[in-house]
Amino acid sequence: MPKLGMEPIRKDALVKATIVEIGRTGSLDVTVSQIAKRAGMSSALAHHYFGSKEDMFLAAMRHVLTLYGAEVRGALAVAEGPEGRVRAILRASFSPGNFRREAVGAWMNFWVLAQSVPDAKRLLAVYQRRLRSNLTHALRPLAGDRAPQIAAGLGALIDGLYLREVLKSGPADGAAAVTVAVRHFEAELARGA
Amino acid sequence: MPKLGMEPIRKDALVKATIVEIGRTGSLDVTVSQIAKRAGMSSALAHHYFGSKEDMFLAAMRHVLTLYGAEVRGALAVAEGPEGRVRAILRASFSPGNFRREAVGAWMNFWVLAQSVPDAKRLLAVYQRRLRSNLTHALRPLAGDRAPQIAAGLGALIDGLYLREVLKSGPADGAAAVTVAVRHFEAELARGA
DNA sequence: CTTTTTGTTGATTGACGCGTCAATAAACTT
DNA sequence: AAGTTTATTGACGCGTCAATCAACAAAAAG
Repeated sequence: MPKLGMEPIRKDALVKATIVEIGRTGSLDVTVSQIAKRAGMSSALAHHYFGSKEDMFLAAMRHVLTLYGAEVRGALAVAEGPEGRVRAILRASFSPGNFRREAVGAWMNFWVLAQSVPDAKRLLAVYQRRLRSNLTHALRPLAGDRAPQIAAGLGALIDGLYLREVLKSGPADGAAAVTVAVRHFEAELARGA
Repeated sequence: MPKLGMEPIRKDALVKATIVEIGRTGSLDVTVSQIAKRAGMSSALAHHYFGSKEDMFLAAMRHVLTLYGAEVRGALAVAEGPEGRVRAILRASFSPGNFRREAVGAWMNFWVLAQSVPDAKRLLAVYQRRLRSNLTHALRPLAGDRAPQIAAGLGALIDGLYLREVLKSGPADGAAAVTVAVRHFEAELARGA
């Protein structure tokens, strides 16, 4: 009983299932069948909508990066003052929407994927550029010429905190991560003043 | 013409070949045959010395973590004063011995492995504890009660800088990474004083 | 009412990789 | 000299998985 207009629904379900499965197993060694099953369809249908497994991975990457970007943009929109903008970026980075076990696990695996798949590398590079740009702009009025270097440190720190989250057990603690990042930010600020 | 006492030589060659292959392909999807070939032997022999592929991975992990630990210990031995000790840890972390493309690529893949292999997770946890402990002790005379928190930040920053290295192209630039890390350290110090 | 488009799956294929085994041979032991 | 231990490999079984295909069903188009 084929209902029409299934394509977007199916694709969306597959993308989400891909993230869940990668996050759940903590590895890219997930079979198309596993993903398709979780998305409630046959593996053949998954291949019908996405040409290949790699395409599914890339679509899943775009999804998490899009979510992240949206969250940051939303937080920036309501932030007040330069310092508020930096804090907004940090809070958005560790918000429950992004900083969930499955998403973090998937994100790290995408980073690995970037080593062998140029398109994946490109996607991550875009994310990284945007983050650095956002941070640098927000920091400029506070730190002047040192903004780019502070932004580089903060960006690396954010990624490092993500990385370390996967070794922990229990639910993700975004608040603790924000605290560490804000500490660093304040320390750099205090020195500049 | 079997020469006796081959075991340690073969095992060592396999461990190194494992790291090279993982670093080269940027993924854990390396076949035992690839590793064995690079180590100059048949895949059957690799299975003879290591029971399984997973054992090879774990041995390779122990190797990089041992190298790292040795480098840090050596640097600490000749460091002078608390501040010198912190700087020594940072410099050792990004020394050419550890901070090479292949080693960094392998290291990140081991992090992924830790998600699904408890033994791998245990190894990384040990590394992390030791790093934190080293940093905290060195920081204690400089920052007092805030030492643990600063150590947490520095540790995450180090991992983040490793992570970001894999997206770059060209040879690894340890000096730049050290600069960023030392910046962070000095900023925290300056605030405390 | 036929044709085309869209949705869907079970079955199949072709490739690939881990781990095992039997066989060979040199070196030590007694 | 006979027996044991260590080193070494080619061949291969067994399982797994990505991707394809043939076939069927229902809606839309003509």
